[in-house]
Amino acid sequence: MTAKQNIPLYQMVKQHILTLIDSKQWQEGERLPSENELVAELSVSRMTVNRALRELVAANRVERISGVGTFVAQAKVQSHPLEIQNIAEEIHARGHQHSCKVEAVEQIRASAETALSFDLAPGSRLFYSQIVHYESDMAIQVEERYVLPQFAPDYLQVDFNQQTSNQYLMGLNKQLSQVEQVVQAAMPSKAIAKDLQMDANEPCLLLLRRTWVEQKVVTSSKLHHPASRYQFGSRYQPS
Amino acid sequence: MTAKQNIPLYQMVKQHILTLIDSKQWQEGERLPSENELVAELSVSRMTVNRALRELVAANRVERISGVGTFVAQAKVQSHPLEIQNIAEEIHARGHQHSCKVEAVEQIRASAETALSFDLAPGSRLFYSQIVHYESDMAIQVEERYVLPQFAPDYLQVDFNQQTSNQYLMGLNKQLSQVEQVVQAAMPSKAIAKDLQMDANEPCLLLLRRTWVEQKVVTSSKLHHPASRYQFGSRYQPS
DNA sequence: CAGTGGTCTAGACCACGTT
DNA sequence: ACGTGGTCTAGACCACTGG
Repeated sequence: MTAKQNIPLYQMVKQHILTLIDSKQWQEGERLPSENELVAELSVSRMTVNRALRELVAANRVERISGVGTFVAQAKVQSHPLEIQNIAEEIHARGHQHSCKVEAVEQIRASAETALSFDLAPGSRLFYSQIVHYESDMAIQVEERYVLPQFAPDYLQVDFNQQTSNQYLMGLNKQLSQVEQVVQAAMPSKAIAKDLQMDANEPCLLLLRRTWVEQKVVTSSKLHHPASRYQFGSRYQPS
Repeated sequence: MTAKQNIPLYQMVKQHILTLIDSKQWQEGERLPSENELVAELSVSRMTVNRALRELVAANRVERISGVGTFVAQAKVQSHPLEIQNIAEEIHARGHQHSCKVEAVEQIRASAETALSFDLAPGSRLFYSQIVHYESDMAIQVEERYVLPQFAPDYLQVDFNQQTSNQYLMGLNKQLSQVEQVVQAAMPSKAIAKDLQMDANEPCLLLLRRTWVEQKVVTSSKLHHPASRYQFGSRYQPS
């Protein structure tokens, strides 16, 4: 475990273990090496191995039993209900036509609120896009997205009529360390209400999503949906 | 920080900090003492303080900026729809007091809409309960629930001040075959707005949940939350 | 520059389950 | 008795921020 960049050691330990699990070299339910064995094998301290394993427990990839050992967790029971991929696919899956209108793609300076969500200083440079999505000519989502420039340097040159911003960002194939999703209800601003052709007194359903690489927030988006035309749903079989 | 039971030190550090946040002695956005200050103050090692603070970040209670400091996070009640079993536990987990007011527990005849959601004939007999839940005296949820009588014959006799309706229904230990959850935004009716002490023009965040046994819908609930005091959220590590 | 958080180490003691 | 994970310490070096 000596190949070092700026990546923390415990991250590398996690990656190492995940690689072995994902490649099936360590099967479901199988016992992992003990902390002390990993210490010897990877030449790191036990605290570092311990942290890596604790985070893998939190991520539901391994289970630990005190006095017994560490085991590969059962594969995903249920995918996250709010695992919204990209709006275009979703619309096509319903057999409808997707189209969109790009209202802005530009470099901006972070407002106080935006800066806070990125843990950056106000005034920092960010990329910003605002796109309205239509399902068979009915406005269904306004997508506001902020992107850290070093995460996607060519963001401003992308043609978002060819692919959605989400598709483009996923295509970069960077390893996200964390995803946060929040669902809220709120009254729309006048501009949003107009974009979505909403009735007066109709609320919005909001999905706020942030993604991290390492310790840094790399994207932050706010998806506005008209309450009368959109909802989040899931249906599944409980275990 | 010497009062020890079998409780880990980092847990006590977390509790200590949460107590000060919840009692408003440390306000939202306010800066916490640095790690070194906490080390001196609580007589524990820095690794222990660090672990406590890292877990508070994961729990969304504080935010940290490297080179700057640690700050009390904005408080917004938040939960993950899939994980919610009962509202009382959720509130207790946040260290707050749960109370409720039972507004109705009765047998009713299904309206056209309710009948549809159960796939029954309009006018069928169903049990119905309406309960307002409070988090530290702040109204946070109106729970409307319809129950198929043969699923829970004694539903009308349960004391919902003793246990949540959800707790009671789970306690029946029937094997659910399916669960459906839908999230919507909507303006509240006047009655709901009054129960939740909501401002005019404030929308509701709705969670609709239906459960099945075999091929039959056995419960259908509608949970109303004030948009300004409640949101659904999740933060996780993608693997 | 001094202060902050982020990480890492090499020890240590403990409670627990298995042998 | 032994190995396991769970916790804790007292140091240390680093990158970053602020004045």
